[in-house]
Amino acid sequence: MAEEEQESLAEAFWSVARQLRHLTRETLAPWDVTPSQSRAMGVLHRHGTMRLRELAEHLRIAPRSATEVVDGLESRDVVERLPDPHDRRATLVRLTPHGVDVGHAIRAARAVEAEGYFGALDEADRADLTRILRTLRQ
Amino acid sequence: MAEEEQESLAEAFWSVARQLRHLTRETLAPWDVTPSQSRAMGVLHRHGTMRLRELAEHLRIAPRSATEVVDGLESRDVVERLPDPHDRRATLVRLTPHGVDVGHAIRAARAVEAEGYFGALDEADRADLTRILRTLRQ
DNA sequence: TCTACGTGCTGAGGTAACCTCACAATGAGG
DNA sequence: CCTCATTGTGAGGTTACCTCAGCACGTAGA
Repeated sequence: MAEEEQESLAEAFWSVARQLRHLTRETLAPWDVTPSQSRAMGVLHRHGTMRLRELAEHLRIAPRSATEVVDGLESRDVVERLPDPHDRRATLVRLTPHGVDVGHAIRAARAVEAEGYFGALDEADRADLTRILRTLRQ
Repeated sequence: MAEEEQESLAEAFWSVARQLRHLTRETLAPWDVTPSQSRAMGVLHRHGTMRLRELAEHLRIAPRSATEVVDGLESRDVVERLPDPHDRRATLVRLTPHGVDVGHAIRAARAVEAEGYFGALDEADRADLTRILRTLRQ
């Protein structure tokens, strides 16, 4: 593989990631939620109430960082902490009813956003991209 | 397009970008250069000496942010600022001889890194990914 | 030629999203 | 019961951005 090719592959990746980040930030602005908070909400939506540590694993970030994300969401009344009945060290994180609503609204908005952004691709390319990204992620 | 699909497309993107960032940081560690500094070096390598503002445009960041990147590179003797002979407001940024050497070494290391990371993909997938990312970037 | 306006860079100050390290509270195994 | 592992978080740091204000300088028009 040529050196130049690699450079631009990684480069292109950054470029797209940056655009996506800006776009997402804009889309989320009405709810005063940051992209990483939104990611956490998505995990909680898809997998349900879980320990802070589990959330960190899903997000692939350090547990300490998950604490911060949850702090932010809790201050917006989107999630709540509750003690784990089986382990007094642990804290469960759960979407509040309000958080569930906000989550729905956000997912709808992000679908529109994504439609606009990934709309530049045809079906086949989208499928390829999804598959390739999953391969890379492992 | 299904809502879920979008979610995972953007999600997968973040995930891969994060991995790539960690990998890059590690690869660059021996030279004490950050990923964004390395990006700037790449632009200077490919396009030659240019104004700070142009560099910012290539990197798609605010001019003020480019100042910071250049500060970092200058303190490592990798680039140097010189006055633009045609416009006394402007500053040109140029790779130093040492910077050129470091650039070569970094590109070699990143080629190995990329080989390892993108090696999970076959030729066709790599080509598709490159093309798709370029489409998205515009 | 003087004025008005635009451009190029940078100081000041801020934010998001991470990180490590240390520690207290708690659980689990021998 | 004693040791060791685990959970969450305070403290403090880093990277990579941003905006806003301001000075130095260029430019086009009266």
